[in-house]
Amino acid sequence: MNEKILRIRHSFSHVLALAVKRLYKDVKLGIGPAIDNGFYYDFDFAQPLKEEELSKIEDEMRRIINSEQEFIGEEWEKEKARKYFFKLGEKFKVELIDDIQGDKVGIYKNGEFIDLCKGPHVKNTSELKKAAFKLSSIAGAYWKGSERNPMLTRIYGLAFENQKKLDEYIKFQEEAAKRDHRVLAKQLDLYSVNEYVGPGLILWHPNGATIRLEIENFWRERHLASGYKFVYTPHIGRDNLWKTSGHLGFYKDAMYSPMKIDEINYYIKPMNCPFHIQIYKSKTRSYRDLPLRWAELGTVYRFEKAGVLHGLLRVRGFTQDDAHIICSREQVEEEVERVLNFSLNIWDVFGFKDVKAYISTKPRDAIGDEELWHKAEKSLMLAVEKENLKYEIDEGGGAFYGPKIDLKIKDAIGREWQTTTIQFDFNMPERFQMEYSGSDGKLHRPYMIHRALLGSLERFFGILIENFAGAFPTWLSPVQVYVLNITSEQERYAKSIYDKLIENGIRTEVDFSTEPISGKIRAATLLKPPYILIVGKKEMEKNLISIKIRGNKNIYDIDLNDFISKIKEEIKTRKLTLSY
RNA sequence: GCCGACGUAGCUCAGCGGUAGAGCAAUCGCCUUGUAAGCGAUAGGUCAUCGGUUCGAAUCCGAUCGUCGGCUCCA
Repeated sequence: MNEKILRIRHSFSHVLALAVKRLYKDVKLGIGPAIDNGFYYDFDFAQPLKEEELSKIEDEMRRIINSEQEFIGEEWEKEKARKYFFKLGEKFKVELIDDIQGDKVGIYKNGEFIDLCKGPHVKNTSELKKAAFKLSSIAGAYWKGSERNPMLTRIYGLAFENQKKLDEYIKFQEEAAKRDHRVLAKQLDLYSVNEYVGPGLILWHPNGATIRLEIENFWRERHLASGYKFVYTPHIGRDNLWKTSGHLGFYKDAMYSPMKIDEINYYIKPMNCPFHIQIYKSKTRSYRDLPLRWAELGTVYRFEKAGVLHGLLRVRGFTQDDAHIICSREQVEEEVERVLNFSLNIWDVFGFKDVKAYISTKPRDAIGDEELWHKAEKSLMLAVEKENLKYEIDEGGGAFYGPKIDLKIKDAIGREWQTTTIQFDFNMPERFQMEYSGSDGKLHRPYMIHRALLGSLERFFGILIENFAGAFPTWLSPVQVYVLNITSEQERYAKSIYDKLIENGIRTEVDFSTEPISGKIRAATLLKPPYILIVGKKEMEKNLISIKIRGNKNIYDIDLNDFISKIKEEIKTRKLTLSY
């Protein structure tokens, strides 16, 4: 965000605060910063605010802007500011002042409104006249972002330099809404969630399952080629396992209630790690066995709070493309580098070229000694640099049990998604006393790296739907070819084409209905298959086909065998673009 | 979990105190068609659930469940 728009947005938030102050006498103020698409301000209302009241507030904001108020920045003695806001009963402002270091605080005035603020602002509200804004929504937001604090009412506004930019933004949002995986899932019959089954639990319909199967096949193929081995583990485990792993201590809130069998509590797994570790511990391991790379499409269940569920992106039951790499100290760097490289190769196949890394380092309340962390962090940095990835470092942002790399990928319309995570775990090897005999004849504790590349199949599927806007590359398309006959005279011919495609392993549907061809094309097109084959009298006489290619290009008089060999090649090589 | 909005046919939505509606989809006819919607008919609903107010509730009120936009959290 550049300085100019920052000033504009931040000034809007003060105008909003003043408008609300004028309209609601006993309201108290939280904070009101500029954000990526505009601004917000947090309020403590005596009465709940209704959405329909926003237009009234907008009107008042326009009046304020048109009255050409000057923004005046001042520095006050902290004590003076404290007294001023205390007298007004602005308890949140007082709290902020108390948090500020030093003995001076920034103050901005516009009209009768005085706010604690560092700025920057425009010089005069008249500068906001040519800018465009719109109050967009009301939301609850915890004071200082903590669940333990009271919830304030946040009013969000969109704000841009001019109307054109605001319109562009709104248009972009509409474009994004069209790609919404929850909407496309209905249209393309991909998956559903169902009140009977339960919120956050995904039913994969045949079309969605087809895509998942293709992803899984690809995933397995690549893992085998990268030196991984596969394991399968149960869905539930006894309480002692989760006690040792520590999950019953720090993760219990996210776990489903136990079921009692023979007086022992069994828990549904929220993670796969403890099971993989038990496989490791099933025999004595030698340094010669390392590194071990064990992967599993492990289905886990986590009790996510009701308010956070979101389509495929946040669910309660999901399948992680999980793997654990267990290696020696000497192998750490190479293993991290391998995982990162492997991950980037996978993203490439799905067409995600713009990848950014985020490295999180040791937090204050970490376990594991300094040397362990240092070695791990260094290996993460080296790997990222070797791959020439753009990266940011989140200092102290790691989990208590180890540092990590997260990858974010950019989709077709520029949105970022968090996917791959590569995490060191110093906790589990310790808790489960994992060991191997080294060449020195002594027992050593291995390093354990936990990683998920796609994240979860559910979330990844959601990202894929939005990225391709439902128009999947051929290898992933649930229906790769739609065959349409123009009149019933070509029914047998169309059937013979359908049969041949099916024999060749191409996912094909055929529509024999006697609707006009334009109607059949429309119906088929809505399902977004890469290819629609159309056969009428002319094609049948010549024993050829016509093809309508997704994106609306038509080609005529094609030999079916040529088409089949081309599409098979396209599928086999997992091409992202269509062959014609 | 918290704040706000919303739940009417498979889907998209109208109706908002006085006997449940439309379009699409489905089914059955007719039509035999040349690149994004041919015509007609039929069927489909305890208006999320439970309770209250009322002579009368899809409509007003309350609770519960679910969905959506945020907050917190997160693969």
